[in-house]
Amino acid sequence: MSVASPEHSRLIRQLETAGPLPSEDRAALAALPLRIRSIADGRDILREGSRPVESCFVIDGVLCRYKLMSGGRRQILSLHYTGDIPDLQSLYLKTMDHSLASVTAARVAFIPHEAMKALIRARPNVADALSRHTLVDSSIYREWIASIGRRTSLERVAHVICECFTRMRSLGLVKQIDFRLPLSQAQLSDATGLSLVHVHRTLKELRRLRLIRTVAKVHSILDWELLQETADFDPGYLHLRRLATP
Amino acid sequence: MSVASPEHSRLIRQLETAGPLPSEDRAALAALPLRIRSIADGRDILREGSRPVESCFVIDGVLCRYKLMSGGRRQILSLHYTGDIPDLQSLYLKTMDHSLASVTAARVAFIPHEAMKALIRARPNVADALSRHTLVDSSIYREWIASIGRRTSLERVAHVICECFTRMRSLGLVKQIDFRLPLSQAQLSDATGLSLVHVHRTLKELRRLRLIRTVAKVHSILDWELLQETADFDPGYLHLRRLATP
DNA sequence: CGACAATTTGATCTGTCTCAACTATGGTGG
DNA sequence: CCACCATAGTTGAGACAGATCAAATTGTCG
Repeated sequence: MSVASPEHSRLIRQLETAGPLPSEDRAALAALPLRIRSIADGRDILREGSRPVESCFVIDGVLCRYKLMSGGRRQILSLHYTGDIPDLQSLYLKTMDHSLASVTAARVAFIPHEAMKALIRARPNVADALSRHTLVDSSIYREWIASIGRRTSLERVAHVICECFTRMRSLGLVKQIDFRLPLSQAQLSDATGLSLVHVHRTLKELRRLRLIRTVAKVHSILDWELLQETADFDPGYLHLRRLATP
Repeated sequence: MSVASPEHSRLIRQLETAGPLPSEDRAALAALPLRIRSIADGRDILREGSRPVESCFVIDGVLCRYKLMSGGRRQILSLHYTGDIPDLQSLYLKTMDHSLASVTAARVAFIPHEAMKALIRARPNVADALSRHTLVDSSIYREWIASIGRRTSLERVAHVICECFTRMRSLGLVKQIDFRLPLSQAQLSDATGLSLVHVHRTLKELRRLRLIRTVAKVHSILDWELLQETADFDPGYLHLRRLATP
């Protein structure tokens, strides 16, 4: 009986979102060779156009996918927390169509594509769990498209806060009391498709409405029910197994 | 040696985007039980909240995923053409977090989840091809997020036209001459996150710029190079094998 | 302390939305 | 066969959400 390292455990926990895996599958995951890297905040991990030979998952911290567009415009495409596998796609699509970067300081584990492929062939349950993970990722993309396409700035900013809080809480990373939004206003603007200035004003409005409170850049949620309502937030799209109540 | 039906062929062709499959895999696909349905335009196929027991793929016509939001707002999340498998996700995520509908009149083939699961377990190459397909789907979501988040209305509308044309052309469904955009202005507005009125004005502007021409609702592309430039369109994100030149 | 990054604020501008018609177009039933 | 109706497209006027520009303030870290 091998015991999984703390790093492997983050991955295993992620893949068990839909239900526990048999011990042989857990053992196979625990045996995965990892290259672990610590990364400062705001650093690129993979660039658009590159051709990675490893996949990675998040041990600690927050990552984001983003695209750089003509005229220096930038759009954040997704946020990734402990256990997420943000570039599984490089296994099947050789060239990166976007970049991957750290939002906060982070630790990331890299797994050679060969090892991932072998695992997928050998362990169908793990393959299923990876498929499920990819599909939840897609579901979050859909919600972001809807959010950016049709929600007002107030709803959009509130929605990102709700999503971030819900995901971090489901990982046991926050209590409601001390929730710290890991995004700067500039990052929030790139995630919501708004201008930096307008994000600031929107946060101010959320404060005025007594939905959030901000002390020294640490945002706390003052009224979780009303914040969700304001954001038009329904956590169904996250497909979380257990939705802990705060 | 069994010969695949025309319907099965659409699926097989899709899964061979990245390269041909061994004949045993093709045979397994050709043996898949299909329930085929003809659907008029603008009909719902699956609704948010439902729990499908089949997956489906497009034989002919165009489908879309969409979400209905508070206040009657609607956002189209993706478009699907011949060979696409728009609800593979229902295999792994029980409850639909969005709806699926026809954009044009369409024919759709339904495959029981059981048959899909058995196929994935039995045929690793097919499983890989399905994974790849799902990941291309994700890649398109990313481009839409970037488009809706950061592009101007002119770029956005032009971008949808470019994407639609490129995808239909790669399927051999159009020649440049007679390209007919399969979306009404209302659908275009739901896909781009713009208002109907503004989409109309944007199309007018594209016409004024001599990028497209519209005769009896049929849009032709007048200047493909300049249209792509205007749209900030780079087809890389579609991960198409062969990019036919018009 | 100095310097750089992040936040804050004010003023102004504009892209896009909303509202409210009107006009083709095509299909349907009397 | 035509009158009618629904659907899709067209147009104008005015309002407003959010962008842009410019500058000040605060925080942070070597």
